[in-house]
This record gives sequence, structure tokens and C-alpha cells, in this order.
Amino acid sequence: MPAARDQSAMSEGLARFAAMTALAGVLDGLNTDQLSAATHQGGPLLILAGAGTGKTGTLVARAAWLRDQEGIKPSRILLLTFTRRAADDMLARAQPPRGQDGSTRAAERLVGGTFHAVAHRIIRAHAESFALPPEFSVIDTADVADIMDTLREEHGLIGTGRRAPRAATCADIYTRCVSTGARLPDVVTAGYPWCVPFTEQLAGLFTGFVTFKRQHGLVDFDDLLLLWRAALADPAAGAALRALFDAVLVDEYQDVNAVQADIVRLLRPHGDGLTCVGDDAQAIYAFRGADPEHLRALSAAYADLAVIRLSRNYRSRHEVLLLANEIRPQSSGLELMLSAERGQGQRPMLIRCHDEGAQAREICVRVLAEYEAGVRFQDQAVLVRTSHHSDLLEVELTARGIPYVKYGGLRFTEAAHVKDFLAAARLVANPADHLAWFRLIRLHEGIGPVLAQRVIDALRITQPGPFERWPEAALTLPQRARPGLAATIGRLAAAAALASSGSTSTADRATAILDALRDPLQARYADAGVRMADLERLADAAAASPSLHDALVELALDPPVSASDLAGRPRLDDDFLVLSTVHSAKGLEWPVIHLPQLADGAVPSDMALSTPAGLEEEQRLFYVAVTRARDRLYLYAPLRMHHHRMASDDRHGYAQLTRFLTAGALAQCEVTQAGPPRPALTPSAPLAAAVDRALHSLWGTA
DNA sequence: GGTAACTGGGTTTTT
DNA sequence: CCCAGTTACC
Repeated sequence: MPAARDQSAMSEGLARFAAMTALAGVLDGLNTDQLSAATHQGGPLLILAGAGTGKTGTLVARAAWLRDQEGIKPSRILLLTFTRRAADDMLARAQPPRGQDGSTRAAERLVGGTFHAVAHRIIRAHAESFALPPEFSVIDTADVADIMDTLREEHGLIGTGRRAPRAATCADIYTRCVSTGARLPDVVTAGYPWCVPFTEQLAGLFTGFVTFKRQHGLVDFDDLLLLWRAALADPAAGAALRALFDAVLVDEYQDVNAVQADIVRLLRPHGDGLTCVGDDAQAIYAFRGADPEHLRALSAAYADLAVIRLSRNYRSRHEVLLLANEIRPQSSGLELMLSAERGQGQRPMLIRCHDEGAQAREICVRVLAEYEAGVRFQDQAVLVRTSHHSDLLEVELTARGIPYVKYGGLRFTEAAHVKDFLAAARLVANPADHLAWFRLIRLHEGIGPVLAQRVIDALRITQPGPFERWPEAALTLPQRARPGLAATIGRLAAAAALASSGSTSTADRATAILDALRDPLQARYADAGVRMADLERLADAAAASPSLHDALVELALDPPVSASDLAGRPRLDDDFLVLSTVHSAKGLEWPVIHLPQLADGAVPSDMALSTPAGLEEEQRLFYVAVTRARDRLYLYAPLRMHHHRMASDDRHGYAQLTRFLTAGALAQCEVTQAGPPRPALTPSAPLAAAVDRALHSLWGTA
């Protein structure tokens, strides 16, 4: 993170001290505000860090300061983030120089990771105290939806005649309740009004879901946080866990949900040693229970809270920031205006396009113009509100041969064959994982939900037992389904035996699982070859972990975006335009940013139009998008949009320019029209009818 | 009884 | 494009 030199602000003594120690590197180059944040002494601290203001560098410097100046052992400093990328980045920069043997002793290493990863580490180390089996499985959102799907019928949420909430919606409602601590009826009424008639069924479903998880040794993302919080709130266990750390640093505090806010509070009940970094104007995760109110409430929670603002922006040109400041939602007491350290540039350009097709063509034209001027594709990004906003653009990019990569949207671990592999690996690690068995058994030809359930019953998997018994269970099946499944189960038993022997490497276990899957995958997928190749890479990646369990947890908490992620970056020199959702672009920057679909209904999303809270979130999303740009910002607004349905025969509604571009904001933009409008031909006769008449005359029927 | 193959309606954002 | 509901097939 670039940070300006600001020697004048450094006291002479401080400068001398810094120069003498390892701190010199991290403190050197901090500006006044960054320095006072990094060296803050005493009570709790909130660093209100605007976009591009050097927040990461400041947090790293603070960790170093706590270590070198306050004398806190690094292993007693906890750094909490929301993405693993952020955690890895900061931990790497915060480590002291390595010793001569190249190693860093455990005591010298900061403790850090995402909330979920740290929670998992604690729970895993004390599984028995949490009354969990030692090999519990961590399940992701898709798994939760799958379980809800299997339980939906018995709770009256299927075949109701009315549109009942789907499995994924049920899972959304569940996690919303848990992560905000709100009651089910309130959540349904406020966020899912069409599901109100099913409130009672949902309550039953959720009760069943919790029971199911406990019975099968499953822990979901919410559970990780709930269990950590429960341990911290426990009089005996809480004291022990609190005593592990003297300092807690939390990144992106505006994105905490109620449970995470509680965890932070329980870790530092008196606020000493607590540093929170965040910006409530960049809170964009309300849909998963986050609420910037938790950041705003910090000053009420801690009477001695110090607030330091970072407003000197090292990322964007002056003109970009003029627009950013104009659209930034200010909250009272936490106002912040960004000032440019990188000097003047160009005004953001708003291009009004005839329709979405014209918008796609216009983006390509501008991307290519930048490219011709020397800006590589990878230094440009198109940021969209929802991933389908780039559909038309992708067609146009492909047609013109512009290479691109897309972030956000479907993840690698959501591909069917990857889920198959993960299921196999999970049931080998945790044979009570009913869900994994269910998926794997149904993978075989001729076996649906009913037969699969019968096999599971025959396996009696909830009791730990000899794996050799498994193949016998397959013999109770109807003839047509028997041979393939029996073979797979035999191989899985072998893999499970291997795993429990404890003497083999993770790599061998992964290979054994892959062997069990080869035949069924071959039979199921036409492109089995490609899919097997994917899985080999997955197995290779898993082999780097100390255990299969750890590998699975890592994959759940930090799923690779694509298969190529697993193999590192094979083609570094290739140049791709970046397409990303705004959510996935958080924390990133590009020299050139293109923002399409700036029309009401798209930005802000029509899903959010009905509530003030939804609209506020959309505005923050827009703010985040704008502040990704370093040098140039292109805004695109289509004048007509397909999905704006009006009358049945008029599928092209007139689109309103996004309400976020107010008069004040527009004044900061250069406004142009996309190309010359298409001239109207205004033929004197209906042309199709004329052609038809001509055709009919050919066979004499006219 | 149970599974696969077909067809029509709806689609945010993700640790 | 994914999912639910239907029909056709074993």
C-alpha cells in the first residue's frame, strides 16, 4: 500500500526509535494519521479508514508496534479478517524478518485468519469440549441447502400447491436469523414477505435441521461462530480463551454480523488491546447478516474509544474522488471525505447508451481504446452488480476476441464432480456424514433417493464399525443397481481403512478416494476425462495439507474460484480483461474501471428498491465500485432495458438513470451519448408484408 | 414402486 | 441456466 512520507509529523524521538528497530521498515512512510493509529496507546481504537487510504499498511504497522514497542508476544496478537486473502497478505507483511535458518518460531508468529478459520482452529483443538466428534465435517452453504432439501418434504414445504420457499431460500432465512439474532417471524416478514404463510413450517424445518446436523457430526459456517461465541461466554472456558491474547485487531469491522460483534466484545470486554478497522460506508454484506450499526455502536460500547480517520487517498485521481465524495453516504459522527494524494486526472465519463446491446459495444470500444493507449486488459475491470449483468457483454467480448476472466458467480467447488469428490472425502473422514453418502450413492445409475436411503440404512453408518461390512450392504439392492455401487463402496471401505490406519500420507488417501470415484464418474459424465483431470489437481492440492480433514475445511472456507486456481497461475503472461461483481472486487483496485447498467432496477437492484435499508446498501455498493478506480472511470447507462416489463407487447421499458447519480454527482462527470443514434428508416410500406406478397406470387397464390 | 427424461418458469450479492 | 412438476419407462 503506498503511503506518503511525512517526516514532519514524526517526533524526533520516535523517528530515532523507529530507525533503530525492525519497526523502521513498517513505520517509515506512514502519514500523520496512519502513524498515530499505528502507535496509539491505551484503550480501544477505531480506525475509520476510507477506501484506498493505506489501511492494510497501517494495521500491519500497528501489529509490529504492539510487538516491538509494547512488548506483546506475536503469538498473543490475534488478527481477524473476512477473507483468507486479506489474512495471508497481512500476516506475511507483519512477520519479523526471518532468522538465519529461514524459520519463524511459533512464538514469533502472529495468530490470524478469517473469523471462521480461527473459530474452526479452536473448536477442532477442543472438539470434545464442544461435544463434537473429533472428525466433524464442516459444511458449506450448498450443503446446508441440500440438507434443507431432504428435510423439506416432512415439514410440509413441498407439493403445497402454493409457491413454497425453495431449499436455498430456506437456508438464506435460517442463516439470516442466526447471524442477526433476529426471530424467525420478524426475518420472514421483513425480508421474505411471500414466505409468511410458511413461517410455522420453516420453524419446524429449522428445528429438524439442527437435530440433523448434530446427529451426523456436521458443523456449518454459522455454527463455527456460534460455538466460538458460546465458549467465550462460558464463565470457565471464556476466561481461558480470553487469556490467550493480549491484543485483537479486526479488519473490515463494518462487515461483522451480530455473532462476530459479540465474539469481539467477549474477546476484549474492556476494550484494552482492541483495534477495529473499517468504514461503514463500505458495508455491503447485509445479505449475510452484517450490519454497519455494529461499527457505529462501538463508541457506545466503549466509553474510551479513540477514533482516528484515514482520509488521505493514495489510490485514485482527484476527479474520481470528487465523484466518490459526492455519492458517499455519510453517517453522523463518522463523516469522512477522501482527499487525493495522486494528483489530477480525468473526470469520470458517463456514457448514455441506446440499449444494453449498445452498452456492450460501447464498453468494448472503450476497453480497446485504453488497450491501444497502452493499458493492458488486466489493468481494466468491468464491475457489475449481479453476475448476469455481464451476459451480453461476454457475447460481445467473445465476438471481438477480447480475452476475459470472470470472478464471482459460480465457484469451482459448486461443480457437480467436485461436490462428488468432496462428498467421498468427507464420508471417509466422517462415516456418519449421511449427506455425503446420500450424494455418492445416488451418483450411480438407476439409484434415486429411495434406494439410496435404503442403502444408507443397511450400512448403519451412524455406528462406527468395520469398513469391511459396507460392501455387504450393497448386496441388499435390486439386481440392476448392484454391481457398480458394490464396487464403489468396496473401494471407499478401502480408502476409509487406509485413513483410519493413520500410517499413510494425505496424498495416498486422496488417491484412494479418487480411485473409488473413477468408474461412477465415467458412467455419469460425458466429459469425464476433463473432470477427472480437475479432481487430480484437487487431490494434489489436498495432499499439501497435514490431514484430509484440514484440506476439506480449507476448501469449504476458502473455495478456489476456478480449477486453474489450484494449479497456481500457469499463464502469468496472458492478459485478460477482468469481469467481476462489485462484491468480489472489494479491496481491489484497477487503473481503469468500467461500470455498466447504471439504471434503477439494476443499480440499485430491483430486489432492494422496497426497503430504505436495502437502498442504503446499494448506495454503499456503488461507492465501493467507484472507489476501485485509480486513473479513469467509465460509467454506462442504458436508456432502454429488456427486463423492464411494462405492457405485454412492450418489452423495452425506458430506464431511469440510477438515482445515485444525483445532480451533484452528475456535475462531476463528463456526459456523452454512445455513438450516433441509429437513423430511423421509416419505410413507406410495411416491408415484411411486401416480401410475403412477392413470395406468394412465386407460387401463384397471391 | 421407483428412476430418468422432458418441459416450462424464475434468476443478487458470499465467508 | 437451475429447479420443480409431469410423464414415460423399468
